[in-house]
Amino acid sequence: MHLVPQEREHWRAIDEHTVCDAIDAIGDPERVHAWASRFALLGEPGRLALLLSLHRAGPIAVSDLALATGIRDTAVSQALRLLRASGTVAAEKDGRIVRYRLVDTHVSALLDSLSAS
Amino acid sequence: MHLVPQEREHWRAIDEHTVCDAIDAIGDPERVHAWASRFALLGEPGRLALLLSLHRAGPIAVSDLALATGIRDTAVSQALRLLRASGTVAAEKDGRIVRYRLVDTHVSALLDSLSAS
DNA sequence: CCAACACCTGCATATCTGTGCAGGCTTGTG
DNA sequence: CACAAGCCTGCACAGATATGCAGGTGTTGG
Repeated sequence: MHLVPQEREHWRAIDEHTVCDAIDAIGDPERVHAWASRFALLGEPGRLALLLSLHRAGPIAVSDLALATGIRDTAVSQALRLLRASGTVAAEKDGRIVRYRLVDTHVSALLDSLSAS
Repeated sequence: MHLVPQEREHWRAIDEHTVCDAIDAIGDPERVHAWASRFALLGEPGRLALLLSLHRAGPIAVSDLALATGIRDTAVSQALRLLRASGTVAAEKDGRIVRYRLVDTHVSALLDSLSAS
């Protein structure tokens, strides 16, 4: 689609039409990167378990997450730090307890995909 | 209130009910691991671009994938090896050309989530 | 047969990332 | 006040991984 003449010379495509479709499918590289980051967060079993817990069990304390997942509390903290930095979860402090909740609607929707299977 | 044996002592949950919900949400650890693997495959910008291309541009040759994504052909091959090993894509040989296509329906469904945003 | 092409592989490397440990901070409790 | 609970951080280390390079296989065309 967005072909510049110059580039087309380097282009020795086997099926030019297919390549154009592929380029269209990729679209904005920034968007791809953003989604890749999201998927990467879900791409580790421990974090995925944490997110599933957060998704269903509403606001939940850090130590309870550690209990439910079997992950050590320091590892949970590290994971939550990532999720916080990426805007996936939010923290609410209540005394010495900190409860986390899921705030990224895209991630929430992805987690719903798991319920089916 | 009588004390329940040992187990309950390890269970120092802040909100026991929430913990049970969280455990239910996690469900089968194997299933979590399987999905985490899937998400991990989508969690790298290059592979995500490849998968988006495969998703929309049907069966497509390796060199065309390299063209569309801007990734060197050897890197594309390496990525496709992973995707092949995980059963995400399949290869069809046609002379000296090998065309790949997306075969994992779960991944396909996930990629549709990208079209919306 | 030879050369170009499409693709794959092994290896070495640099980078990333998850984890455990030790310790610190804040808040509630005796 | 002293202590414990809940949570967080920095650091060091091990494991995973993406990438480039060099070279290999198999196919097509002259």
